[in-house]
Amino acid sequence: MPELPEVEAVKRGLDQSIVGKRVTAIEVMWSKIIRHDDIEAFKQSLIGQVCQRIDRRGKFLLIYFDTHVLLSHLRMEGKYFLCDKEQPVHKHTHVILELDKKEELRYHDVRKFGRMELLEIGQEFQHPSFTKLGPEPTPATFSPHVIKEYLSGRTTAIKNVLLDQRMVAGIGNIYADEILFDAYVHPEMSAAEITDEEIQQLYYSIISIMQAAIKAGGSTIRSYTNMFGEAGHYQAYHQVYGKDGESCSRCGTIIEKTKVGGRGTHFCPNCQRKRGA
DNA sequence: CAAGAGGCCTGTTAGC
DNA sequence: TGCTAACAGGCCTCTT
Repeated sequence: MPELPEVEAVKRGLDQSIVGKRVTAIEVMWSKIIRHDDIEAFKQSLIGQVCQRIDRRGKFLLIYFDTHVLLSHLRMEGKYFLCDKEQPVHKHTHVILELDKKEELRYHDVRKFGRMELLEIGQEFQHPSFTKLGPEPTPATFSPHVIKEYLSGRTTAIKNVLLDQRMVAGIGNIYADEILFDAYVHPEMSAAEITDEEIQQLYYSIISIMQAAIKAGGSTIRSYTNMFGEAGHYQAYHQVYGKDGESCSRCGTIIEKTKVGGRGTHFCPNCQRKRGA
């Protein structure tokens, strides 16, 4: 399930494989992937344009063409593949961009959750997806102060805060669990209870885990691979996600699984305690 | 405004 | 074995 590190790996794959190439035709097999009512108008706006560069913001990909930018969110299982035209089309391929009449960029998405939207360049950061998006989890853009401000007045579980893209962009369910374990914070702790020391630790854990995961090419759980069919490697470093029933690497206690905000949540009941427990 | 629930999807797994 | 139900979950929309 692509979170920021996996989307960054996809971005790098697109950098290498489609920049400089011209869209010569478009095929849309599942129209709900495209967030426009008029699919024909979408196609006509994009056909003929050359890909100039790829960017990423949070979990969004921004694929820049001459006059427009294609905003792409992979959600759970979206993937891009570059193929020769002759290769058979997989049943879960929903959008095809033909490139220079010989190759195809194919968007593949088993669960059809992913979305694409075409915007005029310059409009992208006025888009509702971006106006409320929090900073990237890097030292240049993010700080403990951002966390402190965001926690103020909130009572929801700290895990829900990490998943809230308005505070910081790019964290999904896997990395939220890994960050909370790294920071010794219980996922159900109320935002209002978090101390300044815990804010510092959460900040450090967010930065370091996201950077380490990017460096490892993301995590491969079930199905994620990058454009070249390569798996990420960060799952080898997972301490709690998918480890329920196994021993904690720090203290040996059995990792538990529960639900927080409707999402599967893994934690060490000894290392991550609720206050007073 | 905050926060929770429902919907979108289908392959995999659990349970009878 | 073969069926159904639960589960996986990011984001948007609606409701409270």
